[in-house]
Amino acid sequence: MKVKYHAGVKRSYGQYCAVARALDLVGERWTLLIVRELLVGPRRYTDLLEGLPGIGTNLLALRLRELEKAELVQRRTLPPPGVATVYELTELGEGLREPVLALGRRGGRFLAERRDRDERRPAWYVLSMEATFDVALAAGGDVAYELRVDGEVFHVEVRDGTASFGQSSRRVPDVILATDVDTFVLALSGEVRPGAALTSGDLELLVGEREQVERLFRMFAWPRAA
Amino acid sequence: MKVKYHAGVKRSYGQYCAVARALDLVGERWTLLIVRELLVGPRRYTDLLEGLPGIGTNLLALRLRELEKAELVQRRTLPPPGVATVYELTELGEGLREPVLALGRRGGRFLAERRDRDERRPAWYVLSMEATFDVALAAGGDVAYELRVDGEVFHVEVRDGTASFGQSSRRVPDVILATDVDTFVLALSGEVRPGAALTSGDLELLVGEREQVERLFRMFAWPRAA
DNA sequence: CGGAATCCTCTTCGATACTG
DNA sequence: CAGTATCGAAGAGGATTCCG
Repeated sequence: MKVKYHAGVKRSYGQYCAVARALDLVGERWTLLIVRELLVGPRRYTDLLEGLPGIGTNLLALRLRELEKAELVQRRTLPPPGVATVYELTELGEGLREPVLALGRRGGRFLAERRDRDERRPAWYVLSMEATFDVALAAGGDVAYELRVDGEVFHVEVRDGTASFGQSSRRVPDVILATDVDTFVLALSGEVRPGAALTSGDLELLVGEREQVERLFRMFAWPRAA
Repeated sequence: MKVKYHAGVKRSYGQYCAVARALDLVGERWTLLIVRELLVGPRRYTDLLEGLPGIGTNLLALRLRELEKAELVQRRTLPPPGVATVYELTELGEGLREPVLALGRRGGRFLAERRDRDERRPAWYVLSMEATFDVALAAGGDVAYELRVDGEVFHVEVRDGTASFGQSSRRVPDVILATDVDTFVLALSGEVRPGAALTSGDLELLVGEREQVERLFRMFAWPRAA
């Protein structure tokens, strides 16, 4: 006698193990990538669709419901003006930052293989900066950066040997940098030197010194494959 | 028209993002749990089946092939006596240790909810010890432990503020401890005090001092939920 | 236009049976 | 012991439609 799976009974590994339990919640297809998007900041439904090329709208809706039920994500209605519903991580969901960054640190080893069809989104590389931040190179600095990549704006503050990231910022930036996603990737991966990109115009320095830009890309450089 | 399962190009998220790339390789169902098993030590095919209750044998075989192709896992044929093929992590696969442990650290929050049907395996909790190791409590110590849990043997060496784990060891243990998986879990989670378990006989101290046992379970205690 | 629900097809999973 | 083969069930992907 087969028991029919009715909607709502979630599949589980059925193991009393912390790793398996975590994967029960976030191990399904797309789920950790949704979390990745939300680690950069709150997002509207259509922002998520945009940031997750290939996901079906039905699947996104389903995953968001599951994440809400697991209390990893909550939806919030922004007050007017600009009324909108956004999804954001709960405190519990924030706890996934370290695992996701750790996964990204390893995954970087596989980015050497470029594939032409691959999508790129500025936010992914801002998150990579968080993963590859090199504390040793940040010592003594105190700089607020504003990055404008393909029109999207991000703020990075390096201070007291720590880096903080966000899309809004109270602080007036010391450095404002504008570029496109291609140049951004090449500068982080070390394939293009920031100085050269500034000269060619691929990187535009609106506020600040060239030297601060070079320092930025040194602090957040992707580790070179061996 | 039916096509054998070679023809299918592997599904990919198609994103030039380190997290997505990592999930292309290890994001499918069961894959990270296979890695979890191998993080404790090399395993034979049937060991893996045993340690992954619920996996289908076809799926295990398929996943191992994928992991081999991705060069995260390799198979090795042990020399006689005891001829057998084992699977083990490559150096690249070893790189998944941090992400898996990080996931487990978070997943621990969800273990408060006990479910009766959940399987338990000693190795999972030895891996949890690696995830929850508290450096501050290990300072100054130099102790080699042998843990025998439901007949499986593990070695833990705490030295110079670091802990190393394995199933074989060159060093003669200072402490030998035997128990069953239930007691092991309860002692790690803090629900049973090691002293009480020693008294009741659930925990057997074959070599060493009671005080070393209490120290062990303090160093590797699961963080208490808030 | 944002935020989904529905329908349909295709792929993957899970369980069992079978083999060198 | 170490896997293949098979097949029904569940999940994913895509297009379309619906609602406020």
